[in-house]
Amino acid sequence: MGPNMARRSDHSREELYDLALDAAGRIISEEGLRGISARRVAREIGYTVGTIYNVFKNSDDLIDHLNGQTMDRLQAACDGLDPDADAALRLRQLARQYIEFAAAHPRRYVTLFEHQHPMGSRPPDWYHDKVAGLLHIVEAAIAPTLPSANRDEVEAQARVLWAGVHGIISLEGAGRVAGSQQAGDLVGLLIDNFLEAAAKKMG
Amino acid sequence: MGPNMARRSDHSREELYDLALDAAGRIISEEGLRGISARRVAREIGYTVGTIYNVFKNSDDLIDHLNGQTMDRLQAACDGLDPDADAALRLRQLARQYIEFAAAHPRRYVTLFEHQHPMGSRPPDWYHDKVAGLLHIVEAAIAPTLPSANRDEVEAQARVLWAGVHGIISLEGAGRVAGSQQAGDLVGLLIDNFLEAAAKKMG
DNA sequence: ACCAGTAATTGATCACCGTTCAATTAGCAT
DNA sequence: ATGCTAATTGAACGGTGATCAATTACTGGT
Repeated sequence: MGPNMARRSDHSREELYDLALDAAGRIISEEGLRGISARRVAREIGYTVGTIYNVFKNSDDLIDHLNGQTMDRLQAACDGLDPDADAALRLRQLARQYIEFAAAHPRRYVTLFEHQHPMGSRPPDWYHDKVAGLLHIVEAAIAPTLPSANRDEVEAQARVLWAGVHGIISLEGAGRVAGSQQAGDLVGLLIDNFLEAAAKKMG
Repeated sequence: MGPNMARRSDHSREELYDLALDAAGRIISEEGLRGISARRVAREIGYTVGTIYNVFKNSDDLIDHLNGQTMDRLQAACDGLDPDADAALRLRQLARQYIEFAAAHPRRYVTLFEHQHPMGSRPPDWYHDKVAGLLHIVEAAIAPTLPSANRDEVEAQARVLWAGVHGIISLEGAGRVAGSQQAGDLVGLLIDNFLEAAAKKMG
C-alpha cells in the first residue's frame, strides 16, 4: 500500500475526489448548480464540510473539476466517432454529439456556462487545456474544408463554430430563445453557413 | 398626486425600483453577479432588506429586471443605427453594437447569461418579449439578404446569428477561449459565413 | 509493543445569505 | 382627531462558504 493510503481506511484521496464529483454531478443533474453546496456534497458522501475543503481548494474549484469531467465526457463522445469521415459529415456528427449530450444532461451542460469565476480569479490552466482539447477536435474537422487557410484562420473558424453551438444550446436550455426551431436545426444552419462559405472560398 | 404617492415621502415605488436597479447595476459592474444580495442593494439605497422584497418578488426577479434593463439598452443602441443601410453593412453595425456594449459593460453583459432561473420557474413573459425584440432587429436586418426564405427560415437564421454572437462574446468574457482572436474578428467571421451562404442561395 | 509524526477529519465559529412576517410607522381621507 | 392602508422595519429561520484548532487514525521507526 502506497503512502497515499486513506486515513480512515475508508477512502483514499482519489476515491474521495470521485465520490464528491459523483455526488455533485447527481445534485446538478437533479437540481442544477443552485443545488450544490459544500455541506450538501459532504452529507451525500457521508463526510463533513471540512473534508470537501481538504480535497478541493474551494467550491469554485469543485465546480471547475465537475466541468472538467463534463468536458472529458464530451471529448470522449467525440473520440468515439469515425475520424476519417467526410469533413462535412464529420462536422455534423460532432455537432450531433454536443446536442445529444446537452439533451441527455441539460443541467450539467448548462453549468459549463452558468459557472463564472469570482472576480480576481481565472480558471486554472488545466481548464483551458480541456477547452483547447475540444476546440482542437473542431479544428481538425474543419481543416480539410479550408485547404488554403492558415492556422489562425482555422483556429478562428473553430472558435466561431464552437461558440455558436454553445450559444445555441445554452440559449435554448435557458428558455431564452423559445421558438419553433430546435437546437439541432439551428446548429445545422450554423454548419451549413460555414460549409457554404468554405466551399465558396475553394471556388 | 396619484394614489401611488410615496409613504415616507422619500421615494415612490417607481423611484425605489429605479434606485434599486441602479444600485444593482453598479454592484454588478464592479463585482459581478456574485456581489449582488438583497441586503447589499438595500443598504446601498438607504433602505432595509424588507423593502427590496416589497418592490421585487425575490432576488431572481430583481436580476430579471436588471437584465431587462440591459436588453432595453442593447435595443436602444441598435435603434440608434441607420435602418436603411445596406443589409450586410447593417448586420455588421448591429454586431458592432453588441461587441461594444459587452466591452463597455462586461459584467452586466455576462449576467444576461450567467443568471439562470431556479428549477421550477421560467423567466416571465415580458422577459421573453424583450429577447424577441432583440431577435426581431436581427430578423429585419437579414430578411433582405434572404429574399426567397420564408418566415421560419429568417427566424432561424436570426437565432443562429444572435446565439452565435452571444456565444462568442460570453466565451471570450469568461476567458474560456483565450486565443489570438478578438471577439470582434470572430463575430466578423460568423457574419461572413452567413452572408456568403446567403449570397450563394441567391445564385 | 510502543511512540512520535503526519495527514485526515471533525465541528465550532464567523459573517454572510434569501425569505418571511408580525409589528410599527407614515401619510391619506374622512 | 381617527381610522385606514400601505410602506418599512428588523428579528427570526435555516441555510451558505470558508477557516481552523482540536481530535483522531494511521504510518513508519525503534
